[in-house]
Formats: sequence, C-alpha cells, structure tokens
Amino acid sequence: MPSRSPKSSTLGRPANPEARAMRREQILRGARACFRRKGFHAASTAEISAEAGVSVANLYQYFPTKDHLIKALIEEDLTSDLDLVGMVEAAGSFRRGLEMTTQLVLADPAMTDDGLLRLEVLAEASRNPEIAAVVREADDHLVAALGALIVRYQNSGEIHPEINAADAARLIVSLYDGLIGRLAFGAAAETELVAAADSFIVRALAAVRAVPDPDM
Amino acid sequence: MPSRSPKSSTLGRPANPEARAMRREQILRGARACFRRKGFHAASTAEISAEAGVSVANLYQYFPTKDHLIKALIEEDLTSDLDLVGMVEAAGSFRRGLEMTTQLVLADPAMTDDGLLRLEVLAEASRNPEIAAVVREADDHLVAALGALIVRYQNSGEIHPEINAADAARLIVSLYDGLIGRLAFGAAAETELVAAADSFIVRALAAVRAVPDPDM
Amino acid sequence: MPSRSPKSSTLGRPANPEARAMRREQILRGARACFRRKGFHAASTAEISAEAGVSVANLYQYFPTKDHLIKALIEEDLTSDLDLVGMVEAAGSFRRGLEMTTQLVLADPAMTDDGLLRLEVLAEASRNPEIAAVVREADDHLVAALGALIVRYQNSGEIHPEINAADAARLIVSLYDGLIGRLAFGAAAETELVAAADSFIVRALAAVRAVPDPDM
Amino acid sequence: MPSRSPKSSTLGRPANPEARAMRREQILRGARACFRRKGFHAASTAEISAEAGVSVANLYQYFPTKDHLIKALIEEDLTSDLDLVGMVEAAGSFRRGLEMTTQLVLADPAMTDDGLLRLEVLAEASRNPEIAAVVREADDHLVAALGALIVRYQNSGEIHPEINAADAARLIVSLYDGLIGRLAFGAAAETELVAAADSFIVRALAAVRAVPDPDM
DNA sequence: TATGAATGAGCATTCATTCAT
DNA sequence: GATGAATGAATGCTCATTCAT
Repeated sequence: MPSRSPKSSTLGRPANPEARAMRREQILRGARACFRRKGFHAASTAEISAEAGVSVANLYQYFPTKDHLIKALIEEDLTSDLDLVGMVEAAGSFRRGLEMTTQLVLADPAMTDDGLLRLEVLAEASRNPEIAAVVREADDHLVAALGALIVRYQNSGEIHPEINAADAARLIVSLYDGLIGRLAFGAAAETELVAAADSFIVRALAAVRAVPDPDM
Repeated sequence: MPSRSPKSSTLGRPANPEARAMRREQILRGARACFRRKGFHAASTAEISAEAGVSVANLYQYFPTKDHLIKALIEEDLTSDLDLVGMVEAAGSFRRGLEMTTQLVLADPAMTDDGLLRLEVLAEASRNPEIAAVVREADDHLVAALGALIVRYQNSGEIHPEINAADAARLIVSLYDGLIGRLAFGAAAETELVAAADSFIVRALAAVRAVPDPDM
Repeated sequence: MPSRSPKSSTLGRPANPEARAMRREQILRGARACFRRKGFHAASTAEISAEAGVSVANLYQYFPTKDHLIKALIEEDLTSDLDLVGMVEAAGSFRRGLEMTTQLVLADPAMTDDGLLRLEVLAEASRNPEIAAVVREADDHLVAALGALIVRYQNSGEIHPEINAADAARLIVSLYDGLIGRLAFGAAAETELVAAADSFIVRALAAVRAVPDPDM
Repeated sequence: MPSRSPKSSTLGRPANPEARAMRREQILRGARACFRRKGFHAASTAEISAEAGVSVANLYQYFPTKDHLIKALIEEDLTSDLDLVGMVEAAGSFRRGLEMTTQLVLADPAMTDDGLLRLEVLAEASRNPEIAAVVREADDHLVAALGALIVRYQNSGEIHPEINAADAARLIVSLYDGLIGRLAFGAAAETELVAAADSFIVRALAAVRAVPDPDM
C-alpha cells in the first residue's frame, strides 16, 4: 500500500501537478503573445484565453486576476535575464562576452519580441509598485552579477581599475534597454549599431586607449 | 433672412483660432497628466476630460479619436526633444553640454514624469505603425542634430575622429532612454549614476585617454 | 439678458432636471418590476434596463451601482408607507381606519406586488447594514405615527388606556408584514383572513370586551 | 467476468446509505450557513461546498441542482416548525405555551438566524411555485395543529368560543413571521416586545376581558 | 464515492463615441 | 462652440454545472 498525501485517505481524483504546470505555461505563452501584440492593458482575458486555447474560466483557475497573470509573466521573464551574465562569464574576454550577449539580446528575432515586452514591463513598473519591486529585485541581481564580472576583468587588467563596477553595470544594462527601445519604432538597431554598442562599452571601460572600430 | 455677419469676410469660419488653440493645449495638458498616471490605454476619455476641465464631447471636437489625441500628444512631446541639442550646442565643451542635458533629462522632477511617458510612447510605437513613424522621424532629427554636434567636436579635437558620429548619437540617445527606464522602477538613477553616465559617454568618445572620474 | 447658472456663462446644452427625474423614475419602475419577479440578486442590470426601455450604460448614469439602485428603490417604497397612517387618521374610528388600511395593503392587487417586494427588502436588510438603516428609519417613523394615533384613540376611550402604544404599533406592523408573507406562498390571505385580522387587532386593543366577529 | 459481489444480494446498490445520509446533512448544514449569510441567490455552490468541507462535484452527487438543494433545505426547515406546536401543547395553559414558543422563536439566538432564513424562504416562494407548494403544505400542517390546539382551549374556556380557530392560528403565525421580519433590520424585537406580543395574542383571543400587561 | 479540472453563459460595470440642444 | 444625455460593444470576472479520473 503506497503512502499518499497524509491529509485525505479517501482520495478522489488525484491532483496532477505536472499537468497543472504545463497548463500554466500554456496560458503564460498565450498571454505573452497577446501582451506583445497589444500591451498589458489592451489585451483582454478573452483574447489571451483564445490564444492559449483554454476557456476564460480556466485561466482564472490558474491566475486569480489579470494582474497576477501579468506579474507571473514578468517574473518568469526577468529571472531568465540572469542567464545573460553566464554568457559573458563563459566567454574568454569581456569584449567577446559582450558581443555574444548583444547578439542575443538585440539580434535574435525571438528575443526581439521579448525585448518589446520589456518596454511594457518598465511602463507598468512605473505605475504598479508591486511590479516595480519585482523589476527592482531582478535588476539588483543582474547588476550584482554583471558588477562582479566587471571586477573580475578589472583584476585581469582588461577593464580600467578606477571604474565603479556597479555603476558601470547599471549603465551597460541601461544601454541595452535603450537599444531595445529603438527596436520598438523600427530604428536601425541592426548589425551595424549593435557592433557599435559593443565598441562603445569597451571603449568606455577599457584600461588602455583602444582604437575605435572602423565601423563605429 | 439676415445677410452674412459683416464682421468676417472670410466666409464661413467664424471661430476664433486662438481660443481653439488654447483649448487644444488645455486638453493636451490634461491628457498628458492622465497618460503619465495610467498609460495610454488605461486612461479613459472621461478622466482626461475631467482633468482638462472640459466635457467629453468637447474633447471630441478637437480630436476625432482617442488615438488622434495620443498621436498629437506624442508629436508635441517629441518636437520638444530637439531643444536638448541646443543645450549641448550652447555649452562651451561637449562634456559640459552633456552634464547640462543629463541633469535636465534625468534629474529635473518635471522632466522625470515626461520621461516615464517616453516608455509608453516607445511601447505604443512597437504596435502602432503610425506612431512608430512619428517617433522615427523625431529620432532622425535628434540623431542628425546630435551627430552634427559630435562632428563639430571631432573637428575641435574633443571627440575621437574615427568614431561614427551617427552611431554615437544613437548610442547616447539609447543610454538616456535606458536610464529613463530605470526611473520607472525606482532604481537609483539619482545624482551618482547620472554623473557616471556623463563620464561613461565622454570616455567612450574621448579623443585621448581620460582618467576615470573618482565617482565612477 | 436672463441671469443663469452662476458658474458658466458659456453655456452648452442646458441641464434638464425634470427630464432627468423622469428618466430616474422610469428606471426605478423597470427595476421594481424586475425585482418583484426575480428578487434583488437574480434580476440583472440588463433585464432592468430592457424593462425600463433604456440602455444599460444609461442606467449607470443615474445609479452608480446596482446597490445604489436597490437602495433608492427601497427608500422610495418606504417613504410611501407613511401614507397609510393618514388613512387611519382620516377615518372616523380606529376600527374603520384599520379596515381601510388592511384593504389597501393586502387586497389591492397593485399593492400586493409591492408587498412581495417587502420580503426582499427585509431579507436584504438582514445582510446589508446600509439597507437596514434605511428600513429602521422608515420603521421608526411609521411606528411613531401609528403610536400617536393609538394614543389619540386611547384618549377617546376606543383603545384600552393601559396598553403601551409604541409596542402596539410595532405589533400591528408586524402582523401586516406577516400577512404579506402569506401572500408570498399563495395562502388564503383573502377577504376572510383580512377581516379576521382587523377583529384580531381591535379585540387585542379594545377598551371594553368586544364580541368577536361572526366571521372570525 | 466476475460474478456479482457476494456481499449484497440486493442487486447493484453497494453504497452505504447511512454514510450517504450523513454527507447529505453535512452539505445541508454548510448550505444553511451560507444561505443565511448571503441569501439563496448570492450564495455560490463553491462557497457552500467549501463551508461544508466537500468538493463542488461531490455536492452535485447529492443534489442534482442548486435549486434542488434549496428546496431540500427548505423542506427540512419547515418540518421542524411543527415541533413548536408540541410546546404549546405540553404547557399547561395557552398563555404559558405561547410564552415558551415566543421565547424560542424570537429570543434564542440560534433560532434567530433560522428566522432570517425564513424571509428568504417566503421571498423565494413568491417566485418559485414549487417552493410555494412546499411552504403551503407546511403551513397547512402548522395551522391545522395550532387550530386544533385553539379548539382545545376554547373547550377549556381559556379562549373565546366564537373565534374562528383556523383564522386565529393563521394570524398568530403571521404575527410571528412579522416579528421575525423585525429581527432582519435590527429593530427592537427584544424581550420587551416579545412579552407584549404574548399579551397581544392572549387579549385578542381571551374568553374574558383581561387586564393589559403593565409592560404592554 | 469523491475529487480536480474544465467550460459556456452570464454578470456588473466601463469605454469610446455620437447625438441633441 | 460647448455641453448633457445616450448607447453598443467590450472588459474583467464568476457561476452553475459537467467530465475525467
């Protein structure tokens, strides 16, 4: 006799957490698509449910409120941002790591759409303190990780030792965010500018005077 | 049947254009306040009218659609951005101009609210091609003006001659946008980071190796 | 030049309070019909609007909430209850006044429907303190008026002098309410019982031993 | 193909009827609590199930419809009303029996809540003929029993012989219902009025002129 | 039997917009 | 020009009920 949930011995249909998690993801996927297309406030729960292939009522069994759905989506997105730092870390040099990251954040078409969502997230954070807290926390992690990385490259001599690592990290993230903003209105953020961004950062931080890239 | 009013010979348009323009501004002012507080889609025409002190129906005599109102507001905001370039121009050195601009864009509390609206604008531009065109055009002007300025300082030797001025202009604007994004979630964009941003830009563009600021 | 509202000299369409009051009544009439048929909670705003012949949105320009509509309706109904006391007063004797009132409250088919609404009102009062307050206030007025009347008939010798007039008033009202309750399930509250009720009250209050009615 | 379970020869109904009855009661108990708090229509099946400690789906295995649940609850409540008659019967005198009953119906806090449900029942009866029939039947029983009792006390000389016993019974029940209505909006139905009610009834029915109570 | 999961229909309320004055 | 009044079409969310396990 296998031991089961300690609460009820007269079990009905057993709960299936995996199926639940999958549904949740399914709904979040649909929500993401709608939010990208319309923004948080213009996307209706009806649209989201349809896109996700579930009923409206079902959606509400997974998220008690549209705001909860938005918050959950944002949390999911933000935690994935930390992976970026891993890329810089894995690369041999700071410059090479930057190039890989920039490529990923700005050039990958899949990421591009997520980037556009970032504007919505920031806009929402400016009104909803709960969202602001979530974004702030994710930002703290990201800045800390990137700052630590910068310190490492300061020690290796690639980055100027007198630069404040935390501020530099914040500025790099800001530059990324700003570039994402350019995607929003279809400005040329493509290959050319992306490369220029890398050089811009490297030159701002470099320990020794770097010759500017020809393409910048 | 009375003959035409002897006052206006200009046939059929008795309206006072100045009063009309004032009302228009009045409505736009109310709209701006509401849009800041709630975003474009969450702010209702009723709210906007109330804030502006006019009736809803009156609003519709100046803007045929809420979308038109949004577009008009965005156009107004964007054209004012060009003034910033004038500041850099007026200052004696590039660095000093940057400092003044940064101060204005990021530290002035009145501007800060406008900054937050910028996120909405970019988000909206990512969905509405008409808005995107408006933003793109304003961006082109801004980048051109800032680029010309950079060229000037390249000629004067303050900025490295091999840097692509247009790209540099785009990156500077991006950095500003990104920093505005930080305001949205209450991150420390205050004095400290603002100063660091100036140094960051200067170091990235400088003709000669600058010693990093102590505060960066 | 006639003086107008002191606020705005540049008048738009002038407000028409009479038309507004009529619409309000129209909506309340529709609401009463629906509430009788279905009860407060089962009647939908859509139904009410349709019955009243207005749009749902229009209803909400007169009552900010369904609860406000319910409360307004209850208030209107309750204030009309005081008219009943006038009937007893106008009649020559207490017994005659009672007969007229009973007839009106219980036998008039138009009133009968309103009576059924009374059950809803009391039920709602048991949950909604705001409604309870409204009902309590109306009850206080009714009991006071009826009590004063009883005192008058005590002085004229028709009602026993040692009876507490306020309690007697409350009991009479209670008996009416209870009889209204019988209408709800179609019990015989018709002529027969109505006459018996009058005798019941008269015998309970009479100064001298009355011979019971043959029909009681 | 396995042969029938040897346990039950009674073909196909393996269920434990006692356990079933207990569950049924458990659900009815939860329903009663919810209905008191919110009324029949505002209480949701989800709330009821939660209050009863069962799943929603389980509720539906005992009652095919929310309306069936309501009806079952009403039937259960109404049959218990007949017990009241027993109290009057057990008491030595009519007056004493009344006092005990009144006390129970109006002063017992547990009964008070049930009383409030009575308003809901009557209101529902006014719309749902099926409910009306149930209430009517219970009322017939109650009136018959109380009428028989009155006849008994007419024979013993305590109640005036010319009074119509059935009508008197109906009026007594009506007065109780009306007093219950007063509980709904928190009117003073407390001890004072309860005592007055007893005197009121006694005086209305008494064979000989009774001196009014000092407290009435 | 009993439960978790799912859903169509509906609910109170709001919105952008129009019309009449 | 400006306003009060009106409305069709949503919107976020809930409900009674069913199905699968």
